[in-house]
Order: sequence, then structure tokens, then C-alpha cells
Amino acid sequence: MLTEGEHVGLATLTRAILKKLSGFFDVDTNIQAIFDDVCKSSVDLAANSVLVEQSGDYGDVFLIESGWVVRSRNMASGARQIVNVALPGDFVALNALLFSQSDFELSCKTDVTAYRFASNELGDAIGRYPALSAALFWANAHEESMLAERIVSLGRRSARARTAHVLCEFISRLEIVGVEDIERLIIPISQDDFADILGISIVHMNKTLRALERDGVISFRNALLMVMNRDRLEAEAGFEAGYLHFTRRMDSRSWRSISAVA
Amino acid sequence: MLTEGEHVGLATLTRAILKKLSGFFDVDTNIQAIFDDVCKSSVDLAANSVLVEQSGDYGDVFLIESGWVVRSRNMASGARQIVNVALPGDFVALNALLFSQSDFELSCKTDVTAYRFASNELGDAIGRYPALSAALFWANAHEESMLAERIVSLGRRSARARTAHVLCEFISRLEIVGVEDIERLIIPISQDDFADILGISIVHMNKTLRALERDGVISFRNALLMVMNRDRLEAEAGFEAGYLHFTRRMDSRSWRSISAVA
DNA sequence: CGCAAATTTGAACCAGCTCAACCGTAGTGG
DNA sequence: CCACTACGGTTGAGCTGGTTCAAATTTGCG
Repeated sequence: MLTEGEHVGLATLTRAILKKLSGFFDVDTNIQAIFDDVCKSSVDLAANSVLVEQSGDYGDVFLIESGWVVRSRNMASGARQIVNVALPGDFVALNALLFSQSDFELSCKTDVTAYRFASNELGDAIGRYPALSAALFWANAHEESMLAERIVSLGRRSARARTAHVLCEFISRLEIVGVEDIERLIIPISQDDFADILGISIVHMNKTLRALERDGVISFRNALLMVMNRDRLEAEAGFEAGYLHFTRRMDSRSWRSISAVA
Repeated sequence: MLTEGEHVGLATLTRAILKKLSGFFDVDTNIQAIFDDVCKSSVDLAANSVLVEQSGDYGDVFLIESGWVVRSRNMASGARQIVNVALPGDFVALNALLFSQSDFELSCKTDVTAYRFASNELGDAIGRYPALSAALFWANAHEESMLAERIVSLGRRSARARTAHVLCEFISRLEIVGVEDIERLIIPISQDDFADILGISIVHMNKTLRALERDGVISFRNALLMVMNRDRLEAEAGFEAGYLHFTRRMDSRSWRSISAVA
């Protein structure tokens, strides 16, 4: 299916999706060429714009190149729960391939640049490039893992451990897409948003962040996260990075066989 | 890709997976034939047996025909969180297609009969039958929706509403795979398990169930769920069945195009 | 029948909630 | 340039949904 492409290092990869995939697959020049071909229609979205309305119809599928997007449920009570956060390299609204209506709102936390695909167009592309379906299949599994881990957090971790855990997750996910300066990380998420990710009140969110700061674990002010003690942060979170599946297990042979599969 | 098969009604479908798929896709005799061909290796698993150990290696992929399987995380503290519950018609350990190690334990709540696939074998089958990958793709999306909804529950619903919500979910999911007598439903899940699904203590689980009984909403004793007032149950849960995606939107044409896709 | 597991109930406690007030910073319009 | 507003963050005080502990009861099962 694939001819042998030249292997490349993370540093030379341009697109976020390729950096992310390279955490698991062996990304070579062939794969790069596929995404070059496919990612043609790029869009810019303004901060606070809504990609998909809750109870609205799905439109296109997006692949984020830069910026943060959240998927959330607004409840009748006025409460809100953020279900997941999409970072560069993540697909968004993949459900549009199958479903017509969304149960969640998709909105931009920052200015966002993304590649856009009409869902039938994405279908065609997968037909042309079977390796794409491997990428999609993995992206699905990756997202599923994160949801499962969030369920564990919400069900059985304290507010403080949840906070530590989600920070660990963001750090690891940003690392993989090549954000440098991990010690001073921009997290464009308000305390309000954090509370709605973690299922706690905004007041308690604030107190938890202040406590973590007081204890010398992290500092988070004005969207700037500084990690003072990463070991301690991970220990308090009970963080095991394995669920992010950024340990490369797929060589080109397996990639090819998965491509044939999915 | 597919020749025109004869359409069939839910009642005549034998396999749980076909009943489940028929909730969304237009299942015809061709699709039936595919599963007849693929589901050859069937296994029986005893109640309480462990399919996959937490931190253990994945083995085969399973498709449940009868019985209940849960996926759970056992934490260092001794706490446990059940992430999802697999019912007849659900795939289990699909991650084995990509990942070698599991972050969760998979265990049988009842005696289980399931079809077993070596992961490479499943790959071959998908190569032969593109419609299979549509089924897998949808199964993934379906599971993802349930996880997202559980996150909403754990994050923003009270213990009582969570309880009502999972019960609504179980009822709907069992309905679709053809369980009759919805008023007197066997739910082979202990209060202990329920507590670990909902992220609450076993004591509070018990009190919540007793309160729902006292209020004439449901009765749940000895694994027998009786719904006294389904409207009220759904209202208290804030249950919107849409996320289960059991509203058929796929005719054979779309099925075929998705098959080409995924 | 007898053991082990699951359920039930009460009582005391606490993590996280709500309410309420206040602060800081960034517009924005006069 | 200042007054005004809006929005996010901060902090204290009191409250409550759900926890933990402990003990009794029921049920499943060999």
C-alpha cells in the first residue's frame, strides 16, 4: 500500500497532526505527502466563536493546527460540563461523518487555525489514502482514552488530584505537538472553564489552584502555567502518561497493516 | 461494493450486534451474511472471570452476544471506577487492534458468550468486508458518546440524577438489542458496582436507590429493576436518548458510502 | 445449615458548594 | 484622561450532599 518513505524526526515535521501521530506511528515522507495533499482548505476562527451549536447540525470536520477548542454540554439548570479539550493535532467534529446532529457545543477558546473537510470529502480522501484511516482510527482511540481517564478523575479523584491530573495531561499533550518551554506554558483556559472541565465550582477551583501554588507545586495566573515541581504534580495526580498512547509502538510494517484494516 | 440485500425486521435478527446496528443502519441480508461468516469462533466466559488484567496485555477482541462485561480502573487508594459497561452487541477490547497494553481491567459480571477475534484476523475480515469497518466506526462513536454522557453525569448531575440516568441508559440499550419485558428488567450489577459506575459511595448508592423506590419511581432489588414511572425517571435524569444514536439515519446508500470510507 | 457476600440503616463528619462581598484589569465612551 | 462597566479572579462564612465508620440484617450459595 505504501512505498518506503524517508523517516523524519519530530523537529522537522510542520503540521501538528504529524507531530502527534509521530508519537505513536512511524511518520515518514509518504505520510507527510498525504497530509500535504489532504489539508488544503484552511480556515481561521476567532476566539469565542462557536463551531457547532448544541442541538445544532454538524457541518464539516476540522483538524486543528493551532488554538484550543472545547466541547461542552449546557444543561437546563444553567450548569455546564466541558467534555474534552481539543488541541493542535486533534480532530474535531469527527462525528459529522456519521451523525447529523450534535449533543454538544464546540467553541473556540482562542483564535484557531484548522483544516476543514466536508465529510464526504474526507471519505474520498480515506478511499485514496488508506493510511488516513489508520490515523483516524488511532485518533479515535486516543480521544476515547482521554474520556475514560476523565471519568476516573471525576468519579474517584479529589478536586486537587483532578486539577493536577488535567494539568499533567495538558503538559504531555502540548509536549508531543512540540511546544517548547514546558516550564512556562500558556493555557488559554479560564478558571471558570477549568471548573467546568473538572466538575467543581469556580470558587473551589480557585481555592485549589491557590493551594497548589502555596504548596510550591504549580503557579497558574493569567493563563500562564508554571510548574515548580513536576514530580510532585504527577504524584498528586496519580498521573500515568500511558493512556495518551504517545509511546511509539507502530513501525512502518504495522502502520501498513493497520492501514489495510481500518 | 454491496449488492442489494433483502431488508429484514429487528425481530428476525439473531445476533445482538445486528439488532444493535439495525438501530442506526439499514441491516439487510448481506450484512447478516457477513457476520455469519465472521462470527465463527465463539467462547463462553464464566461470571467473575477477568478478560483483560489492568496493566496486562491485550489479547483478542470480543463481540458480546450475551452477558455483561465491565471495564474498570483499580486505583492505588483501593478505590475503583467503572468506566463503561458492555452489553450484548458491544465490542470489547477493540483497543487491542492498536495498543498492546491495557489501562483497565475487563471483567465479566455474568456468564458471557462472545465471538472472539485475533486482532490480525479482524483486520483481514475488514479487508474482505468494508461494511464491517462502518460497523466498527459506528461502534466507536457510540461508545464515545456514552463516555461523554457519563462525564456530564459525573461532573454535573446529583447522585440521584446520575442513578436515574444510567438506568435510563441501560433500559434503552437493552431495548435495542431486543430484551422484552422492559418493566421487569434483569440488571446483573450489584449496588457496589453501581456506586463505582456513578462515582459515589456504596452507602449513598443504597440510600439513593431506596429513596427512588420510596418515591415510586423505580424498584431495584436482587438484580431486578422495575420501573414504576418511566416518565418521571427520564425527567429526573434529564435523559435525552439521542446520544445513543439509535435513531436510524443510515439507509443502504449511506451505509455503502460509509463502508467505503472507514 | 452455615459461611461469605451484599444490603441496609443510623450517626458523625467533611469536601466542596453557595452566597456574598471585594479586587484588579481592560476596555469604552464622554 | 477619567468615569464607568464588565469580566475574571479572590476570599470568608456558613451550609449540605455525600462520605466514613460501625453495626445489624438479608441473601446467595456450597
